[in-house]
Amino acid sequence: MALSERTEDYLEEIFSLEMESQEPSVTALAKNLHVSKASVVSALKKLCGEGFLVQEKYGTPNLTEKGKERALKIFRRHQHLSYLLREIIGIKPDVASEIACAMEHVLDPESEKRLAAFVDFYCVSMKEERQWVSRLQSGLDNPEDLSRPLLMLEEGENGRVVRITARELLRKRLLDSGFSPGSHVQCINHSCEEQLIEVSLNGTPAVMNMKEALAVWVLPEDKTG
Amino acid sequence: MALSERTEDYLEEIFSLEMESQEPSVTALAKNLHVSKASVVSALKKLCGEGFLVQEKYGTPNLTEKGKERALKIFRRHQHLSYLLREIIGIKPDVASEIACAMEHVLDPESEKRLAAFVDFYCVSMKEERQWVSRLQSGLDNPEDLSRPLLMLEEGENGRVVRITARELLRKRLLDSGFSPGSHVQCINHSCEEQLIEVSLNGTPAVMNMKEALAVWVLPEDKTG
DNA sequence: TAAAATAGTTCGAAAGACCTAACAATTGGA
DNA sequence: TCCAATTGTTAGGTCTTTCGAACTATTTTA
Repeated sequence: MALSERTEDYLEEIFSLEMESQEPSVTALAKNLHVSKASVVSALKKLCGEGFLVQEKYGTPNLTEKGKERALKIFRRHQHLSYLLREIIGIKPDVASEIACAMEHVLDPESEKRLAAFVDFYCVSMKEERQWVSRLQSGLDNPEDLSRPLLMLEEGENGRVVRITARELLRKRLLDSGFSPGSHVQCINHSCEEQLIEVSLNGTPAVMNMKEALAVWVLPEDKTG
Repeated sequence: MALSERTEDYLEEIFSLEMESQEPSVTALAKNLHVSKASVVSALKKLCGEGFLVQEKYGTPNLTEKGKERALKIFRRHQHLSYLLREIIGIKPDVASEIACAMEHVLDPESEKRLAAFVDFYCVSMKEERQWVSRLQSGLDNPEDLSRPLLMLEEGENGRVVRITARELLRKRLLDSGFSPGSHVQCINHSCEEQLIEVSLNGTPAVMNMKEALAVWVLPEDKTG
C-alpha cells in the first residue's frame, strides 16, 4: 500500500510510457529515470510485490488495475503542478517538471483539489486578465499565447488546434487523426475514471486518452454549451 | 559543498531556531524535525565537516558565515513557496509548509526569482483584483483578508498591523516593541544581505530580522514613497 | 544458423538516513 | 555538594536506494 516517493516515480514513468504507446521496458525506464537497469529491476520487483504490477521473467511489465489507479493519481497531480509552475509562474519546462516530481508526493487530496481549482480558475480568467499574463510572461517567447492543452479545456469549451507537443509516434498518430493546427475541437466530456476525453474534431466525435489530450494545444474560442 | 536535501533541512531548522532567539540544541532539533537525537548528532557532524557549522563537544552549534548564507537561501525559498501555496493557492498552512519543504531543494535560482516575482506581483495586484481572491478563498475563514507579512511589503509600502503569528518569546518581544494590532508600519528598506528590514513603527525607526518581519501581519494601505 | 548486439537479471557492496540502547557530561535543585 | 534529571554522544544495526560487474536470455544480422 505504502510506496516510497522514489518507487512512485517508477510507477508514474511506466504509466507515462504506456500512455505514449511505448513499452515500459527496463532499458527505457532506466534511461528516463536516469538510473541503472539494476535499479529498475529491483523497483519493478517491489511494485510486483505490492500488487501494482504483473511481470513474468523477461516479460513486459503490466500495470494492474490497482497500479493504474495509483499511477493516474500521481500523473494528474504531476500535470497540475507542472502546469502551474510552467504556464502560470513561468518556470522553465524541464525545471517545472523536476519540481513537480518533488512536490507530487506530498500533495494531499484536498490540496490537490485546491491546486486544480486554482489552475482552472487561472486559465478561465486569463482571457479577461491579459495584463497579468503579459506582465508575468514578459521575457517569454510568446506573451500573447493563451493556448493550453486540450486536457485543460472544460466541458463545452472549444477552440483551434495551435500546436502538437509530441514527437515521433504520438505526433504522427495525432496528425493522422486530424489534430492538425487550425482544426476545430470541442471538449464534450471528461471521463476521468476511464482516462478518456470525448471531443468533437471538426464536427466529428472522437475519443482521446490523457496523454494525447495533453499534447494537443488549443487556443480557446467563445464558449458554447 | 553539496548537501543532501535532508541535511539542508537540519541547516534550515538551526537557522530558524537562531532567528527565534532559541538555542539550536540537539533536543530541540530532534523534536522539530521529528527524528531521534542520534540522527541529529550525525547530521550536525556532517554539517561541521562541510564547514557550515562549528561546534565543540557538548557545545551549542554555531552557523559559520557559509552556513548562514546557505541557510538564508533555503529559508527564503521556503517562505516564498509557503506563501504561494498558503495565501495564493489556498492550501492549509501545515500542508503548505510540508510541500514547501519538498520543493525548496529543487528550486534553482532562476526559478526562485520567477516565483518571487509571481508572489510579489500577485500581492500587488490583489488590491485591484478582489474578485480573484474572493473566488479563490471562498470557504476560507476570512475571504476579505488582504493582509500579508511585513516581510512581504515592498519598500515604501505601509499599513496597519492586524495580527502577530508567533508565540511565547517572539510574540512577547514584538508586542513589547510596539508591534500591536492597529499600529502603523511602513517598510523603509530591505537589506537582504544583513537579513534585516528597516521599518517605521508609528513614525519611529526600527529594525527587524526576517523572522520577526514574518510574524507581523500587515493590512496594506495606500502606497507612499 | 552462428556470432554479435541488445535486453534483462542477479549478486555483492556502498552510501545515506534512520533507529534503539547504553553511556557520558552537564545542570539544577534539595 | 551531591544526586537526579536532562542533555549530548557513541555503538551497532536496519532499511532503502543505488551502483558496477558478471551473467543469462533474446533478438538481430551477416
